[in-house]
Amino acid sequence: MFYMKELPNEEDFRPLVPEYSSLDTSSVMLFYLFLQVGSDMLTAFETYLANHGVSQGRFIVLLLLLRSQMRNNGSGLSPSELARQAGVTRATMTGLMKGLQRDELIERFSHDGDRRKVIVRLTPKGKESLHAIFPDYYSRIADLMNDLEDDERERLSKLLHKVKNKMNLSKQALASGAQG
Amino acid sequence: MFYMKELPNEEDFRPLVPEYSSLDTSSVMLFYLFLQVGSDMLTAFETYLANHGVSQGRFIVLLLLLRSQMRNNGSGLSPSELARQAGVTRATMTGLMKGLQRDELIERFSHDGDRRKVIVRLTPKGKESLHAIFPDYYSRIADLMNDLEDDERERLSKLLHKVKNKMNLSKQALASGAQG
DNA sequence: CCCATATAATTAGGCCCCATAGCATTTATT
DNA sequence: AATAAATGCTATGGGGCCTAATTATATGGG
Repeated sequence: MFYMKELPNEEDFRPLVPEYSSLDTSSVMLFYLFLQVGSDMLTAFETYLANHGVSQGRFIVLLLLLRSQMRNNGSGLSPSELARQAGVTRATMTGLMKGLQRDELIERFSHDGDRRKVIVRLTPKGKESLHAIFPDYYSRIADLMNDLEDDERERLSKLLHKVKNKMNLSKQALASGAQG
Repeated sequence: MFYMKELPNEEDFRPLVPEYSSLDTSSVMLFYLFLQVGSDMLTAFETYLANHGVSQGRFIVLLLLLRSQMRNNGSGLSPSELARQAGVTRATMTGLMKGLQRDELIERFSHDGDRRKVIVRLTPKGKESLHAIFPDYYSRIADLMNDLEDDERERLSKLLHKVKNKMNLSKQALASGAQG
C-alpha cells in the first residue's frame, strides 16, 4: 500500500526542479495527496472489514455476487466472470473462492449446459454476512462524505472522472515498458 | 487491491435504499469512484515501477532516504524512523531493507552514539536508480494531471484535504470494532 | 468423425507486502 | 541497581497476486 506519512512539500522538490524538466511540482504533490487519501481510506475500510471477518477481496466477491443475484434473480456468476469483474486472474479467484466456500459464504454448482463451467452463488450465510455489514458500512461511508456539500460532491465526482478518463486513455502507455 | 471493473450504479442500490436508512447512494458511489481511480493509479504506477525493478514499498523507502539526505546533508535515517515515516512496522522495514541491501541500493551503518541504532543510506547505485526513474516518472504524473486546469487542481486539492481531515478525525472510529 | 484450438477451473509454486510475537541488546528512568 | 523503554531482528503466518502446467470440456474445420 502506498503510504508516506509526511507528504513531500514544495521545498523537497525545489532542488530537483532545475534537474528535471518534466517535473511539475503541483502535479506531483496532487498525485501524492490523492494516493495518500485513497490509501488511508482503503486501509481504514480494510481494517473495518477485517473486524467483520472478511478481507477486501472477499467483500468484493460477495458484493459482485449479490449484485448479480439482484439483477438476474439469483442466477449467479462463473469464476471466470467474477475474475474479470474483479480485475484478477482466474487462479486468484479460485483461491478466493476456496476460502469463501470453506467459510460457507458461497456455493459452487456445476453449469447445466457447459460442464466446464461452475456457477457461484451466495449462501444464506453469505447473504447474511453482507447484510450484517451493510448498515454500519454505509453509515461510515456517509459519515466520511458528510462534510461535502452536494455541489462539492458533484465537483469531486467530475474531477475524478476526468482523471479516470485520462488514465484509461494513457493506461497502456503508463503501465508499459521502462522506457516512456 | 480494491477493484471493481464496473462500478455499481444507481439501480443497483435502489432495492437496498428502503432497507438501509444509513445508505446514502451518492456517498457510496463517490466513495467507490474514488477508490477505483486511486487503485487504478496505484496499480499503473506499481506496474511502471516494477518495470524499473522496484516495488512501491521499495520506492518509498528510497524516496524517504533521498529526501532525508537532501534535507540533512546525507545523514541518513534509522530503520525505526523509516518505518514510522512509511507507516509500517519495524519488522516490515527490516524485511524491505534486507532486499534493498541485497540489491545494493542501500547501506546500513551502525550509529556512533547509540549502539542500538542503525543508519541507513542510499548507495550511489540507489541514488542512480532513483535518478534513472525520475524523468519518466515525473513526466507520466504531469501527463496524468495535464487535463486539469490550475483552478481544477486547486479545487481537487481542497476537496482531498477535506476528506483527509474528515478521515483523520474519525480514523479511530472508522477502523475500530465491528460494532459502529 | 477427428483433431486442433480455445475455454474453464484448478493446482503448484513463488513473490511481495504486512502483521504479531518474541528476543537480545542497549539506553533511559527512577 | 532495577525496571522500563527503545531498537533491530527473526520466526511465523496470512492475504493477495502472479505464471505455468494440468485436466476437462467445447467447438469448428477438414
